[in-house]
Amino acid sequence: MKITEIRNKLIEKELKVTPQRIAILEAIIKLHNHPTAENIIDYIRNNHPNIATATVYKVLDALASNELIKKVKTERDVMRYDAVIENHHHLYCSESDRIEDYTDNELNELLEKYFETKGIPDFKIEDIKLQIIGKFTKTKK
Amino acid sequence: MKITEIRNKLIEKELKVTPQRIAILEAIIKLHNHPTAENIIDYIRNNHPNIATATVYKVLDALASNELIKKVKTERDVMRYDAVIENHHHLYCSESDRIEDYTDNELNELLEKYFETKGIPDFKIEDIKLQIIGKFTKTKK
DNA sequence: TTTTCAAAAGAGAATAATTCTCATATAATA
DNA sequence: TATTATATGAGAATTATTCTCTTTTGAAAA
Repeated sequence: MKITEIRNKLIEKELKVTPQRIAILEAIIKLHNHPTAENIIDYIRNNHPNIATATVYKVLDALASNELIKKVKTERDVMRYDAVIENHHHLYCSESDRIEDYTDNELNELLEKYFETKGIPDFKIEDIKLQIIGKFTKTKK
Repeated sequence: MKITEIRNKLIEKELKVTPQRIAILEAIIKLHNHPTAENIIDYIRNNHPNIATATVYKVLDALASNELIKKVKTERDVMRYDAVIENHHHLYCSESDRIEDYTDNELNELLEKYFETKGIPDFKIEDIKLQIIGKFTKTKK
């Protein structure tokens, strides 16, 4: 992902383009395994030693509320961030902190069809996310 | 749920029966909408003004690791607790903190069948939980 | 019933992730 | 380039949760 692309994403959302925002968004894209705020801070401090912690959190909030990234919550403790915005699910390792994205349009259609006919009483569905818990049988590439 | 039942649950898990544990488990069952630790503390302090905060957290951990309650993580911030242990999904309100349980065995079977034939490469599924995000069309009874 | 002792609880300090405050700096627009 | 709303920096503040250490207690055994 080129910096120009990141810049355009920000412009599309009418967010001011700042070096901090570019650095943070770039970091989340590069650090694919759903980094924590701390991972991001560590990463960007290499090239941008002066970005304040509070700025990182503020930028993460801004990016998330403009749907440029997603917040991902784990059973464990801290918030994690995901650059992938297209609809997808998550694979959680039951033994470690590893999280992977899982995209499956066939499944999405199946669920959509299922709830279309069945529905949930007194509830209007907007989005469905699966948390698939289990074990990875290969280590990360 | 009678106190004797709660007591038996603890005994089954070989946990010592203490007034604190009974009070906390009872509180989670009564406060059904997935209380936070704070909700629980507020609730039990009425009848048991001397239960320490640390004790509540310790008891919650003990109950959760013995599968008498579940920890529920929200997109927002704090940990919440659920007395329902049978397999179920969650309905999240996109506008408030409300969370409800959603049990649907037909859906569970559908998912099981789907993944049985399809599978996920390099991943052994242990459990699947749906986070269904949307809006409640009725206020809570 | 009393004794025993591992396990649990109490108290409050400690920790750590996140947020707040507010002065300063900077992007975007005219 | 001047203007202005918006973003950033710095560090203090907040808050949920955990830790430490002492005291208490549940329940098994005598």
